[in-house]
Amino acid sequence: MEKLGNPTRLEVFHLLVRAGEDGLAVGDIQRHLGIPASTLSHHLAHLVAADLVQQVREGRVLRCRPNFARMNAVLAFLTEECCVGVGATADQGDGPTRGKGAVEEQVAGKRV
Amino acid sequence: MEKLGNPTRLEVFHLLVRAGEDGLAVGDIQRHLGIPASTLSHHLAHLVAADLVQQVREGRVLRCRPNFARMNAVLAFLTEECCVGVGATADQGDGPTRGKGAVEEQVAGKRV
DNA sequence: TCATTATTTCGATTATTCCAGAAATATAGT
DNA sequence: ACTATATTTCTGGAATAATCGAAATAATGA
Repeated sequence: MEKLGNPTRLEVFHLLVRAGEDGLAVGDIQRHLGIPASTLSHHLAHLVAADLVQQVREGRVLRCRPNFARMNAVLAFLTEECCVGVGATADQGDGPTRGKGAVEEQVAGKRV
Repeated sequence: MEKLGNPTRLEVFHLLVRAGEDGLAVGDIQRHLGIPASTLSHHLAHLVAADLVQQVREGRVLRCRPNFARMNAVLAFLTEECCVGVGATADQGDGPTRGKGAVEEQVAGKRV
C-alpha cells in the first residue's frame, strides 16, 4: 500500500488497471502520462518490487501488467479486519464488541 | 489514497477500521501504537484532511472515527475503472477492447 | 556491424515528508 | 483560580523520496 502513496505511481498503476490484464508497454505508459522515461522507470521498479506490477519482455518492448490478485490483497488488508475490535492495552479492558452485521454495514466492494 | 501511503498513518487508520464505527480516542490510539503524541496528532491531521477520519470532541477526549464511505470510495477509485481501456494517445489507435466479463474476473470485494 | 528503438542505471539536485521535544491550548473537576 | 489530563501547534533538523538529463544496456533488423 505504501507504494501506491505516491501520486505519480498511483497514476501509473491506475492506468494499468484501466488497461486491463494485458497492461501496457513502458513506452505506452510514458506516452499516456507524459513523464520522463527515467522517472517512469524508477516508479515502475517500485511497483514491481511491491508485486503490484509484473513485467515481461516482448521483443524490444517491456509489457507491464497489473497484478490484480495482489491489488485485491492490498485493498483487502484494510477491509478484512473491519470492526473486529482492537484488543486491550495494558491499562484498560476491551472496547465494546460490535454486534454481528457491523462489517457488512461498512465495507463495500464490487460484487463478482 | 496518498495519505495512506505512510506506514504509520496506515497503521493508525487500520486500527480505527478494526475498532469499527465508534473509533477510538486519540489517547487510545497512542496507547495502542506507542507513538509520540505530537507525531500522532500530525498523522491524524492528515487523515482528517483527507476525510478518512472524522473527529468529534467528547469532553476532554477527541474521538476519531473512520469514515467508511470515504474509505470505500478511495478503494473503489482503483477497482471501478478496471479494464475500461485507456483511450488513445496522439500517435496510435485504441488498444484492444476487452470482452465483457473482464472486470468481474479481476476485481474482488467483500460481498455485502 | 551499424543504426534504431526501448528501457534502465547513474548521479546530482531539489523537494517533501517525517519525527519528536517543548510550549501552547482546551476541557473538566475541585 | 488552580490542577490534571488530553491534544495540538510550533519548530527545526534528519531522513527519504522524487526528479530528470545523460550515459549505459538490451533487442531488433538492415
